[in-house]
Amino acid sequence: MFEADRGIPRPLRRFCGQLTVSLPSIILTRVMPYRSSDKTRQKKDAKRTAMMQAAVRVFAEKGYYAATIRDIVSAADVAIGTFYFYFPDKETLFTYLYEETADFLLQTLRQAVAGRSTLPHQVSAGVRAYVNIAVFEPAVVQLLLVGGVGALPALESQRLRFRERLTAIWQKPLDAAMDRSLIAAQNTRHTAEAIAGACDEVILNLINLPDAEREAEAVVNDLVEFILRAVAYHGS
Amino acid sequence: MFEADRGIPRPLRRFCGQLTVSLPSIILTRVMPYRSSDKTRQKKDAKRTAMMQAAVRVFAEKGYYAATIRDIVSAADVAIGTFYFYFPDKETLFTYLYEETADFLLQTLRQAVAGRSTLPHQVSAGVRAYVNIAVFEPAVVQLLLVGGVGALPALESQRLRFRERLTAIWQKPLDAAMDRSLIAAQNTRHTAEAIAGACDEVILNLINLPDAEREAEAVVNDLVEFILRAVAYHGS
Amino acid sequence: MFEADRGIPRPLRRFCGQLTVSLPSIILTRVMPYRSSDKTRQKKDAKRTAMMQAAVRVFAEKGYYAATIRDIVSAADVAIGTFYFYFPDKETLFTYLYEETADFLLQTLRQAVAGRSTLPHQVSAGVRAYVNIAVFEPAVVQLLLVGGVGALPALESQRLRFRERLTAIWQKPLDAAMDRSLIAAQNTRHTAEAIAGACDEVILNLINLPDAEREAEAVVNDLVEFILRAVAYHGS
Amino acid sequence: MFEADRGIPRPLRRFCGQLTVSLPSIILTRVMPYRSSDKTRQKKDAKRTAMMQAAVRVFAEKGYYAATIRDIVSAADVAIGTFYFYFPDKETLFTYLYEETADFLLQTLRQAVAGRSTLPHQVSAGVRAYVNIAVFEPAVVQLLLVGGVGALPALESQRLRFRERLTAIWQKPLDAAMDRSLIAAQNTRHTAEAIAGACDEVILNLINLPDAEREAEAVVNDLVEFILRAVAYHGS
DNA sequence: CATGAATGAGGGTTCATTCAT
DNA sequence: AATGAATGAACCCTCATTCAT
Repeated sequence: MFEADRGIPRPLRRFCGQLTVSLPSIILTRVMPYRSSDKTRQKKDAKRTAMMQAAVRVFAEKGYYAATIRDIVSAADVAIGTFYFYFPDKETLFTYLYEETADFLLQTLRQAVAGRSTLPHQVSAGVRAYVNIAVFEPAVVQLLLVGGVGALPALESQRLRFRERLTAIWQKPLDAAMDRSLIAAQNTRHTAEAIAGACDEVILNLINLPDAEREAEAVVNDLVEFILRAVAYHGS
Repeated sequence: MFEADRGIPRPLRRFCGQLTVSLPSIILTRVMPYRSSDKTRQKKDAKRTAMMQAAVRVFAEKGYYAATIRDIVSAADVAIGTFYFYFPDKETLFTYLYEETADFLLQTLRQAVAGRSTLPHQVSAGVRAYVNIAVFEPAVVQLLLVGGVGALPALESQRLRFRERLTAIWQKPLDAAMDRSLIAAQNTRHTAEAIAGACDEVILNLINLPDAEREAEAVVNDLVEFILRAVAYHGS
Repeated sequence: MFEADRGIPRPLRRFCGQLTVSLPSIILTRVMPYRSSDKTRQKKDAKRTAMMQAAVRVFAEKGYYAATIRDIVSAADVAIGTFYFYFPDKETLFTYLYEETADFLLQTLRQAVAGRSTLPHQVSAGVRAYVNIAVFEPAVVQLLLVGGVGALPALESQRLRFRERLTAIWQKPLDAAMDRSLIAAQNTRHTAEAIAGACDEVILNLINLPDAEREAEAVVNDLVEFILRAVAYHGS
Repeated sequence: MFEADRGIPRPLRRFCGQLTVSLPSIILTRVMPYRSSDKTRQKKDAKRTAMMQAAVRVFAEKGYYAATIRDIVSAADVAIGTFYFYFPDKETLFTYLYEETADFLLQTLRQAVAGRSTLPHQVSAGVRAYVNIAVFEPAVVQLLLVGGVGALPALESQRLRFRERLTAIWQKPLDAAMDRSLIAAQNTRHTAEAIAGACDEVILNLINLPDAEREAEAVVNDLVEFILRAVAYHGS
C-alpha cells in the first residue's frame, strides 16, 4: 500500500543520520548574531553549540529539575563559569532549547507532510519523519516528551503550544481529506489529538527498545496503518 | 451504536463522584498494617489518608520536584514533623502514591473492560471509565501522566510498568477479537500502545478545558469511534 | 557652664550600659507579631534577637558586602538554614536593622534634647546621649556611619533620610533659639548639618581610641562648647 | 568680612574646572616609573590614565564592592584583559586611587590654607577649595567619603590616615592662632576633627542638590562663618 | 599590546530531614 | 502524637583573575 513511499524518507533518513552530528549546528546556531574576528566567532559558536548539545542530552535524560548546571558543564567538559559566559541562566537556556527543538521537530514533520499529496503518503511521510528523529536523535524527542513535562510552570504554556502545533499538523490534512469525503465524517480535532498521542506513545516505547533502529520500520508501518484505519480512509 | 452502554458507567460515575472525597480512603489506606486500639488506629488512618490526598493534589499540580514538603503539609494543615511521622520521606511517599494511583486507575479500567463481552462495549466502558476518572478526579490522571514524568530516575521503571499494564488492558480484548477475526490482522501490541497514547492525549486536553464535564460525553464518543475504526472492527 | 547637666545623663548612661545586653530586646524585638505557645515564642524571639545582635556586629564591622551570611551565622553560632528561618534574606535584614538602629539613635537623641529647655542643656544632653551610645553600643554607631555607607543602592535613600532626621534634631532647637534671638542669625539648616557632621567625626574618632570610655567626658565637653560657640549662643 | 577672599580661589576654580578633564592626568600619572620609547610610553600612560579616570568614576558611584572590573573596563571602553595589563588587581588599584585622590584633595587644601596668613583667610580658602573640588570633581569627594567607607578592611587604616591628615590641615592654623591668642583656648584636635566632619557633611549634602554649583557660594560662606564662630575667632 | 574566552572559589538561598519538647 | 525550630548539603549564579591567541 505504501510502497510508493519507500523512496520518500531516504533523504530524511540520511539527513537525520547526519543530525547526530549536525543537528545542533542546524537547530541551535541561529543565536544572538554578533560579529568579531571570523575565526574567533566560529570557534565560539562551535563551543556554544557543543554546550547546547550537551545540555539537550542532560535535560532530556534527567529532566529540567534534576539536571544541574554541574551536570551540563561536566557533560560539555567545561567549567561552571563557561556556562554563564554562553547562556544567561538555566531557565532561559531550557526554554530556548525546548522551543528550538520543538520548532525543529514540527518543521520536519510539516515539511514531510506538505511534500505529499495524498493522505496515505502524508501520513506515511509524517510518521516516518517522526520515527526517524526519534531513532537518530532520541534526545530531541525525549526532551520534548519527557524532560519538559512538569518542569517550569513558565514552560507549561510553551508545552501546550507545542502540542497544539503538533496536533494541527495532523488535523490539516484530515480536514482536507474530509472535505473531499476521503475519510469518514469526524471531529478532526479529536482525531488529530488522538493520532499525536498515539505516535508519541508508540515512539517512546520504540526508543526504549534495545535496538530501536531495527524495529523502526515495523513501527512505522503499523502506525501508518493504524492511523489510516482510524481516520477511516477509503482510497479514491 | 453505543446506546446499550448508557447504563454502564452509572455505578462508576457515582463511585467517581464519591472519589472526590473517598478516593483516598479507598486507594490509599491499605498501608503498613499495624494494630493498636481500634479507635486510635482509625483516627490515625484518617489523618494519614487526609495527608495523602493533599499530597496527591500537590504532586499532581506541581510535579515531584516543584512540590515541597511544606506545600504538602500546609495543604493538609499539619506541621512538618507530622509528615515524617506518617511517611519515611518524600521520595518513598511519591513512589507509593504513584503506585497506588496507577493501581486504582488500572483496576478501574480493567474492571470496566472485563465486565463487557463485546469489543465495542469493552472499548466504550474502558474509555468512559478513563474519562470519568479524569473529569472527577483529575489529580489522579495528572499525577500519572504529568507529575510523574521526568521526575525521579527511580520512578522511570515504575512508569514503564504502568504504561505496560495500561497497554495490556487494551491488548487483551484486541487479541481475543483478532482470534475471532472480528478485527483486522495487526500487531496488537502496537495498536494497544497507540490506543493508550491516544486516550492520554485526548483526555489531557479535555482536563485543560474550562468545562471538562460538559465536553466529556463528546470526547468519549469520538474516542470510542476512533478506536473501533483504528482496530478495524467489523461487527459479528 | 554645664554643671547643671551633670545629673542628666546618669540614667542614660545606666540605660546604655544595659544596652550592651538589652539593646536588642529594646530596638529589635517589635518584629512581626505572632502568637504561639508563650514559652516557645519567647525563646524564638530571644534567638531572633540574639541573631540580630550578631548581625549588627558583623555588619558594623565588615560592612554590608563584606559581611557574609556565613559570618553572621557563625557569629550567632547557628546553622545557615537558621538564618533563613528567621529572616527572609540578607538585604531585608540589613535594611531592617539599619532602620531600627537609626530609629533607636534618633529617638534617644530626640528625647534627650526634648527633655531640656535651654539651648546649652539641649546641646549638652544631645551630645552626651550620642557619645553614650557610641561608647556603650559602638556597633550601633558604626552600622549607621560606616557599615551602611556605599552599601545597597536601595539603602541610599534610607541613609539620606537618616541624615535628614539627624539634622532636623539639631535644627529644631536652633530655630527656636534664633526666634528668641539667643543665637546669631544664620542658615540653621547648614548649621545643623555642620553640627551633625562634627559630632559624627569626633565620635567616630573617639570610638577608635583604645579607652574610649575615659575620653568620653572630655569629648562631650569639647563638642558641646564647640557647638555653642558655633551657633554663637549668648545666654539670656 | 571675606570680600578680600574673593580673588583667592580663582585659579583653583579654573584649575578644578579643568579637572573634569585633566585631573586624572594630574593626580594619576606618576605611576610605576618605567622607560621605553618616549612615544610608546606616552601613549601607554594616556591609556592608563583614561582607565584610572573611568575607575574613579565607577568606584565613586558604586562603591568598591558593587563596582566590577567589567564596569570599569566598559566605562573605559577596553577589554578585561587590558585592565590586568595596566593594574595588578582590583584591590591594589582601589587602594592606589584612594591614596592618590586623598593626596590630591589634601594637597589642594594644604596649599589653599598655606597661601593665606590670617585665620579667616585660611578658613575661607580651605573651605572654598574643598567646595570647589566637590562641585567640579564630585567623584573625588565621593570616592573618599563614600566609595571608600566600609570597603576593604585593608583600606581602613588608609582611611584613618586620610582623616588624620585632613584634621591636621585644620589643626595647624588653629594651633598657630591659639598661640597668638586669636581664638579661645580649646582642644584644637577635637575642634579640627569637628570642622573636618562639619565640612564633609555639608559638602556631601551640597553634592546631592540638583544644582550644586549655584548653591556653592552660600555653602562656602555659611561654613566659613560657622567655623570662625566655632573656634571663637576674634580679629586682631 | 590587546583581547575575551575560560576558570572556579565563594556567595546567597532552598529545602528535605531530624529531634528536642 | 504532634510540633516546628534547627540543620547543612547542594543548588544557581557572580566575578576577580588568568592565559592562549
